[in-house]
This record gives sequence, structure tokens and C-alpha cells, in this order.
Amino acid sequence: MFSKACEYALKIMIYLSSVQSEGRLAGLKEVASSIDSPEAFTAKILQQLVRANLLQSLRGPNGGFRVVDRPITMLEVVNAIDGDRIIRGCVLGLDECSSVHPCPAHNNFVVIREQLKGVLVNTQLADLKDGVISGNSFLKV
Amino acid sequence: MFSKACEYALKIMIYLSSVQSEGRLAGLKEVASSIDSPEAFTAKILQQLVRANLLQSLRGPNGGFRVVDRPITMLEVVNAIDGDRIIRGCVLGLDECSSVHPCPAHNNFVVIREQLKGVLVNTQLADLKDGVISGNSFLKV
DNA sequence: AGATATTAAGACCTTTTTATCCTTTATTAA
DNA sequence: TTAATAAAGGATAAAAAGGTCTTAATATCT
Repeated sequence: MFSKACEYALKIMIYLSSVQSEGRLAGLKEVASSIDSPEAFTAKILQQLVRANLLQSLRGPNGGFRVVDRPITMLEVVNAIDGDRIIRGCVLGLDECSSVHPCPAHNNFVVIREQLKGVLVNTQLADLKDGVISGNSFLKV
Repeated sequence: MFSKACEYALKIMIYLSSVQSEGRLAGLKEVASSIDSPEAFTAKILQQLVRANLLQSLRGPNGGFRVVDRPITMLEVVNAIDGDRIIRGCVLGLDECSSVHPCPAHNNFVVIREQLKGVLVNTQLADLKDGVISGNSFLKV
């Protein structure tokens, strides 16, 4: 559904949100080990998220990453990494697929796509981090 | 959502279903040009579909491919090419993700996944081919 | 039987995605 | 001002996905 990079990005954002609730930052090493992701690859994704203005980075000793101070939806994170293919793209891969020029499955998926978009728009990192903090959900196996 | 190969597979199956309604077969060349897919890659996917018992192939002149004679759901085609990751896989990529050990987004996606599964199970190739035959939907741009 | 049309199978190439390494630059604290 | 720490970025490697090409096998027609 999402690319690997996007899966990591969501876990990164959720983890950093939970760290933020404790009023501190987390560095690359801590992030990578907490979500069980390869460090160097994680660094690249962190940079993408910084460039997308979803994170701020602070260098030097006691530095690390911080989630920007506003509500962030899942959709923003997904868009930053995977673009809008999940929302816009045709199920059967047609370049042009709309109600006026639909692929055979178009109508069968309209409702699913709407629902998916709804979830991505309405789910905020703040909602997801709570489960992690309370120990009800997990970022790694 | 689906792999490229799976998108092609669905279009192949839909096209062959529509051809079958005319009481004839279609060969590789015709299939590939009708769904606008690379011929050699299409050949590979056709073979996979034959091995998965969704198609029969007939060699020799006037040969081609034929959809097996029973109702086939979208899910069967997707499973044959992409496996069950779309149904089973975790949104955030956890190896273990279930109601007892959920990822932070697990519950937000349960309903979507159910709905998606429903569409895949309940939509048959026969339903999709009708739109193509009547000219209401399209397999290429 | 021979010629031809057709699929089967698999080796091979290309591009994209994922992952890693290593050097540079910036920041802070002592 | 220096040592330690941390992010940034370039280069590249490994793996997966996507795609191509060649050869072999098979069925049909003449």
C-alpha cells in the first residue's frame, strides 16, 4: 500500500511525536533502533521529512529531531514520501481514469478510495502516538 | 495498491473474458495491444495466470488464451500475482500486526481492509467485462 | 513430412527502490 | 578553541521490480 520508505516515515513521525510528549528530542540512532529500521536509510528519510517541513533538526550535542508544532495528518506524511499516487492513481494503472473515462474497476473502488482518503486526512499523529505511549500499540515486533 | 504485474493481470483477465463472450480466443499479440502492455512482459504474466489455473493456453495456429470456465473474482487474480499481502500485510510494515499486537494505525485501517477485501471477493471478471463490451469502460487510454 | 503460427520457458538486461558507507559541515559544551 | 556530537550530503552497492530477447516445443494446415 505504501512504499517501505513511507512506512518508515510514518513510524518515525509517530515515534518522534511520542518522544516529544516527554519534552525531549531524539537523535538518529535512537529513532532507528526504536522503530527497528536501518540507520543510514532512516537518516535519508529524516532529511526528506525535514525538507517537507514536518520535522525540524537541531545539530550538535543534545541535538536531534523534533516534530513541527502543529497537528499533522497521516496524509501529509504519505504525500511527503509517496506523493499522491495512493489517492489519485488508477487501480488498473490507467493514466487517465475518471468517471468520464473509467477503467472497468473504477466504480468498484471509488468508495474505498474515498474511505482511505478519509482515514488519512482524519488520523493525526497525535492520535497514533497515544497508543504507543500507553503501550497499546507497537512500532516494532 | 497493486504491483504493475498485477494491474496487467487484471486487465488481461478482463480482456480475455470479453473476448470469450464473442466465442473466440486471443493470442499474446492481441492481448498486449488491446491493453497497451509490453508484449514480452505480458507473456510472462500470461504464463503465471496459466500456472495459477486462471487461464488455459492452446498452442499452435488459432491458439491463444482462454479463461477457465468458472466465475473468477478479482481476489483470485490479485492473489495469483501479488499474493495476499494486500489483505494480510501491515500498513506500517510490521511482521506481526494483529489485534493482540497492533501497529499504531492498525485499528484505523481494519475497516478499510475489510471493505477492500469485500470488493475483491464480490467483484467478478464477468461484472467487469460488461463495461468493456458496452464501451462504458476502458482497458487503455 | 514440411512449413508455419503459436505458446513455453528461461536467460538476460534495465530501472527503481532500498540500504550502506564515508566525508563534510554545523553546533554545543567544557 | 578544541573535542565531542550530531545532521547533511555524495557516492555507491544490493535487491527487487519491471521489461526484453532468444530458443525450444507444439499444434495445425497444406
